[in-house]
Amino acid sequence: MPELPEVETMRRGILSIVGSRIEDLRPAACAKRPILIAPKPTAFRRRVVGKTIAEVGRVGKRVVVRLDSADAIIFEPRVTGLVLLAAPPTREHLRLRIELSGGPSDELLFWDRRGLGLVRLVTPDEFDELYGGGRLGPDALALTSEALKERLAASRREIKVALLDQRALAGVGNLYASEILHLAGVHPRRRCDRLLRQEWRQIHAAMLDVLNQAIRLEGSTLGDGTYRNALNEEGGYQSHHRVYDRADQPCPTCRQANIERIVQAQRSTYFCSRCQPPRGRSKKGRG
DNA sequence: CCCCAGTCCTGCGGGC
DNA sequence: TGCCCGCAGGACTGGG
Repeated sequence: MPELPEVETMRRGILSIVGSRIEDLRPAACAKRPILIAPKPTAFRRRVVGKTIAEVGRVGKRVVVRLDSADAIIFEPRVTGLVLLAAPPTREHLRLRIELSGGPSDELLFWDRRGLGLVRLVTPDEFDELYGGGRLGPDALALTSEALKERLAASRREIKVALLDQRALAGVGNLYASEILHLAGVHPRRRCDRLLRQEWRQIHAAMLDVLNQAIRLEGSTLGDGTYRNALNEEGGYQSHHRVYDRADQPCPTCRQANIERIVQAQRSTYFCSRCQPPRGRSKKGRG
């Protein structure tokens, strides 16, 4: 479930390819659904071979590899995709191999067990079409508390659901949304338009805490073991999870109530009803 | 505008 | 033991 911390870890893990030259690009034939969205493989290959990698960035939950031609290769891992410099977890789910020269690594790989991920090549204009014009909100790490409140406070949506809206802010996914709200001490069903200024501050501070700490520990590798960094190593944040996938276990903060699981917008939410009271003032999240 | 259900995909685990 | 079903999740689409 690559979210902001996992995708940022992938980005940092492949920074050494900056300056390398693309020698070849080979899509694997294994995909039931093609991973290369656009353009078609032949044109894709023609436009990248011989180009030099100028920059490795991130937009929301996607890794952006910019070329000296001004085109960019966008890797969108979605649920199980990985961007790798080392041998992937399995051979059969390797989707794309990009051969490199002139740097420390000979190849950049895209691996995806479930195959919901995407790789596309875009011009600067196409990039803007995809992510500009309000289609993607500001990065969660680059958002002030005031801006977060401004973007969501008019909404009647529940705060947990709103945090997942990539048009409001980019990078938070299902796992970290539960973690953030638990640290903030805010109930996931609280309506955005009823949150107090102080609660927005708590949510914002918790968001930065959780995301930055998760980046430091290179993301969360869950029980299925799918998520890996660029060297195919596990992340370390999963042992710091406070509520996610911990239903019926004692809350690590109060140690009195058990973690509850509810469903919001067809996604699991985990929370502690003692540390995250459903109405009125919530406690300052600490722990 | 907002919300929800359905879709894509595969692997795993629960239940019978 | 073995099979089937349901679930997991990011982004998008279509309908209310």
